[in-house]
Amino acid sequence: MKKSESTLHDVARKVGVSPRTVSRVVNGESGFSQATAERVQAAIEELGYRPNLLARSLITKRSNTIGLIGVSLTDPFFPEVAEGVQREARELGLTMFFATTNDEPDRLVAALDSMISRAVDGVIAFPVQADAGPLVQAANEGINLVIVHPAEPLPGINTISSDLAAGAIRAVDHLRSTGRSKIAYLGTSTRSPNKRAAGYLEAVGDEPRIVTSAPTAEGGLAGTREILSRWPNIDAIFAYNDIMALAAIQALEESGRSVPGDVAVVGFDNIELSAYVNPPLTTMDMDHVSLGAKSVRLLHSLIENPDKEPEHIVHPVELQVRRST
Amino acid sequence: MKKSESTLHDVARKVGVSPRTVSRVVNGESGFSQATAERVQAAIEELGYRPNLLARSLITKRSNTIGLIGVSLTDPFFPEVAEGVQREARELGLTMFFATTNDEPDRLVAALDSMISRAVDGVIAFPVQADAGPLVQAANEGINLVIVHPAEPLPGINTISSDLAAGAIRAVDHLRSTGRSKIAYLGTSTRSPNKRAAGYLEAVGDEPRIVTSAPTAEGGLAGTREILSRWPNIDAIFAYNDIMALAAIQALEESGRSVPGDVAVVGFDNIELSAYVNPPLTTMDMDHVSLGAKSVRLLHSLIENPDKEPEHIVHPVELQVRRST
DNA sequence: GCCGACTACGTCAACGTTGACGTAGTCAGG
DNA sequence: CCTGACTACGTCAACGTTGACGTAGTCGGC
Repeated sequence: MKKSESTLHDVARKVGVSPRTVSRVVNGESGFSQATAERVQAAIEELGYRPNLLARSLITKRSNTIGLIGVSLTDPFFPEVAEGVQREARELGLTMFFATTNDEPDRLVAALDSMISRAVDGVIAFPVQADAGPLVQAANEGINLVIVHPAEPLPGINTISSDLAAGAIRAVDHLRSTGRSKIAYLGTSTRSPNKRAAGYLEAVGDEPRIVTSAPTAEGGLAGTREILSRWPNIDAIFAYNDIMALAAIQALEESGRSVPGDVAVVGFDNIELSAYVNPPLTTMDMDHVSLGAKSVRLLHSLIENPDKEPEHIVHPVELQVRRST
Repeated sequence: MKKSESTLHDVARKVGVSPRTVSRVVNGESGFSQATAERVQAAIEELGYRPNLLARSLITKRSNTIGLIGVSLTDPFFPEVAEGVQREARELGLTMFFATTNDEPDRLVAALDSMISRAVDGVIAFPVQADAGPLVQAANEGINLVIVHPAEPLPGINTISSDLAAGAIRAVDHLRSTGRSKIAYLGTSTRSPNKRAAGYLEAVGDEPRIVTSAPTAEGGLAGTREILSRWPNIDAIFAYNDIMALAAIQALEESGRSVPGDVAVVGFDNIELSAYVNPPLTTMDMDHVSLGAKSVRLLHSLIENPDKEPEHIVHPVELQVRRST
């Protein structure tokens, strides 16, 4: 029962003009009378005509499409970034392709290939652990690319990074200002330079107390237990992310310590639920939604002006004080 | 420095064959010798040729593209569904368009139009509160469509629904089996028939205790306070979703009640964090990732066989017992 | 009453593919 | 040695648009 798709030709035939004239009306160009415009519009309504954007893109070399590549939507903060990307893309009239890689290099390459072959105007990527090589190569071949949170500096590529070191310093300073002095860092080991750890080290000054483990809830539980066995009298934990911080609170209470009575906890990310757990978590807010929106605006400016010099935007991180400190 | 995209013609010229032969090699058709295939492959590598999928789709009428339309990625469980959709789509060789609507009818229509104009092979939608009218109309025009969690039954449309009533009954039975008898339902008011409430009513038998409020953390706090003021001696709360359940725990502890000591709490959704809050939340697991995967498989079967009778798949809901009960 | 500018169209080719169909050459079988 | 089947290609048109360019008609000014 499929209504066969109608084309410019069908509309043109119905109205009695050439397809080119219908095209002009559809695209709001000039060169037609008010009267024909109205007849064309009526025919469009009646036939349920929709422009075929594939055909249009084939000739205009613009698809008004962008691609977003991330690791996984089961990560706690990527959905917020993606939502920001989606909202801003919509504002700019861009439709979005989406792919996740699970940090597998093959999937990154496949996703990128698929999007390029579909003539995206640009790509936003979060490669995280995976090798950014294919992305850099694509950018060198002329693909408009923005990398969010690159693992290492990429001078020739447009990037957006959150100011993690400043955030870590702010977090430690906050713990200090509430009278804590024995502050541990519940971190995670990465190949790349860890800016949170660097900020912690800079701010904590005296002897550092660092434990690393996986950036997951399980990792947070294990890491916290290790912290407690090595330094039983700490009075604060600064965690790599909110998930680990929430796990830390759980481990602390299991060990008979109260939060924030005995030990204060600060997270990093400000995922939505951090406001509603017990106690609500003090954390560093990265405003992921606007981070996503900002990356689309950067990509858009790149699309409009491809020869622009690469930018390296730093996105601020703000302290969100709640009851865990 | 953009390497100009090379086409079948470029490869063909380089090898000294016709574009049609290159096309045959690229698509793994028959009708070429091993020797030419190798020369073509070499030329493809050297030129960095990528097929232009827009041109291909324009003539084959297949884009190997699907669209996913949801409300918002800041909803707690939609990201998991989207991840499931993405993973299964990848397995089936489908690339995904993505859009969110924030429950605004205009945005639903715009997203759908954009995808159809880009020749998607099919669409998966979560309209939630918004009017499903435009979706139904698209389906009637021949767009392959799967609606996940439709607000009301749609006989002519392919749908996947979670078995919410059975889940609610299971939740109440579980509370009963742990010795609770005064069980309140912290619900939310919807225009559409609420299957969770229906299940609760069926299972609870005696006098129901129902309060409705917004399906958010704020709503959960307010609703729980109302429950406590109306029935101070309840011993269990069954919540509409995990967010409300977590808020309920918070409100209960603020009121001096312990969970699960004084009041047991059961949620609905099993969002990831429910396992890591304190106490970990007993909840109904909908396995959103596989729900998403299942919807892609249904859509795919529809694409392969568009004249198939509509299916109405019911996705099971399972009890996940943790420490809040 | 001729020129130039302007309006409102139309024509044609091209974007990069693939479907339909044609064909030269080879090879086995009778 | 002719026929028919098969292999390995090539040719042409079409998918639905838009860019480039052409043109008939109108109208104002001198």
